[in-house]
Amino acid sequence: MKFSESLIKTRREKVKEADSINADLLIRGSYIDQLASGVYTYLPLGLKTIEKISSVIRDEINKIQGQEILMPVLQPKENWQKTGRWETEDNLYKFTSYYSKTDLVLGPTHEEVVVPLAKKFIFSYKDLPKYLYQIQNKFRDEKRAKGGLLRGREFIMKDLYSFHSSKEDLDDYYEKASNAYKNIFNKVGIGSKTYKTFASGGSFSKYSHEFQTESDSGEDLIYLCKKCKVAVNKEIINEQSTCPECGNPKLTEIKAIEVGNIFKLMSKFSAPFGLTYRDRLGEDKPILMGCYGIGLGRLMGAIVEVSHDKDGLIWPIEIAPFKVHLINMGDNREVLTETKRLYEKLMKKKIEVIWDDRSESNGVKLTDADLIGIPIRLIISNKTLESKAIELKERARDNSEMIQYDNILTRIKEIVDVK
RNA sequence: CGGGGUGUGGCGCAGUUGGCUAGCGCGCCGCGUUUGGGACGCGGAGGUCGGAAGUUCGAGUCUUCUCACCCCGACCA
Repeated sequence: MKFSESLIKTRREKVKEADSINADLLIRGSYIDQLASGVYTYLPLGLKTIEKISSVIRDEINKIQGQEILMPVLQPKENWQKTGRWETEDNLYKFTSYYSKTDLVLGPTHEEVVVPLAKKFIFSYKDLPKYLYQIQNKFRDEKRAKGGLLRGREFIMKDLYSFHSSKEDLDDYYEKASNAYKNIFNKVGIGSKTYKTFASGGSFSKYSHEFQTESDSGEDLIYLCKKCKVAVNKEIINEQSTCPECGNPKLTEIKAIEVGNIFKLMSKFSAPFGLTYRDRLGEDKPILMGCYGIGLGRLMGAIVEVSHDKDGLIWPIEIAPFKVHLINMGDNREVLTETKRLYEKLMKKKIEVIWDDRSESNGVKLTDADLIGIPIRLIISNKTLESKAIELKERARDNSEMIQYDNILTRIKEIVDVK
């Protein structure tokens, strides 16, 4: 991608509406644009990043046998009445069809869709277990949107629903999902600051678990056991005031962002819809369910909160919109020729590269590169031409290195693979 | 949903006690000079002041209503 052809216009000044680091940096870097309170457009850079995150999530969920589907955003009122949430949920976007006068909900979650769906496909113990997930926009009429991507009214979410014939099977899968979540958060670069956290489990199971990423912009207070790297949400700290793993009574209070949540639903949603299966003896038994959510935009925001410096974003290589940010310094013929040659070489090798081919001053290009936060910066200038080398600097490091032309691909691959 | 704040070219802002063609910086367009950390000169374009109603000889400045955004709380992936 050439910078000059992209939809990137960085901003110099702080964004007035931005109430958080992620909102400020993502807007200034042309990753997102705010349309309304808590409602954002993903621009090319932002969408690429979201797609990288999606891909990490898909890989891990597919590994635990998740099957991807795509359910409707429009959901009929009747299903929500059946579970009682038409009345109890206060952040549903409800509206009435102009023509048919039918009442509808913009989906904030999909139990009301996936359970009736499962009824059409799951009849027998032979059909179980099943794991269905989707990545889709959700809508919640939040009283107050805040924190940039951390709490929106429309947001992208991965929601996985599991269906089981027994509590043991559900328990087993719940652990698998928990491990998949750990892998996901490791891969997107926030593993070391993300803690499995015991949270309220509602009426059907004692606890649910959240994955909480330590950050001052977090809305949640959690109590962390530094030995086990496990935490307890403030909402249950009275009933669980020691580390659930080792009993350690010395927990540290930290602020955190909830990037994921896993929940044993048991028969909470299967019951109202009469979702059952026939067992070996010919008896009808309730199907037990789990649900497992990750907000992708929130995750992206959390990554920014964790990984940035005063100059801008610092993307972990796995989810960066590009691997390489190529800059020609100056635009004399030799520099341009050599930069173009390198650009094409990288493209040919399928290394995702953005070339800042603008005739901006060097200062502007360097500052923008820092802001946008691509992991590997390559520079070609008169200086580098003299030594027949390319300057390589990693966004996350302070020092740069000079790489001979023939070694550049190898060096890039080293950096990409190590991470 | 309660309390508070802010709306002025694309972005960030200034605009005295109401007063004449609404300013500034950045960005944008043209020409030229520049190029290792947000270059410079010259010349341009662009706003009717969130919206509506009102007070007044006169409103960006005052009043009322309204919309939007932001903050603080209570609730939540």
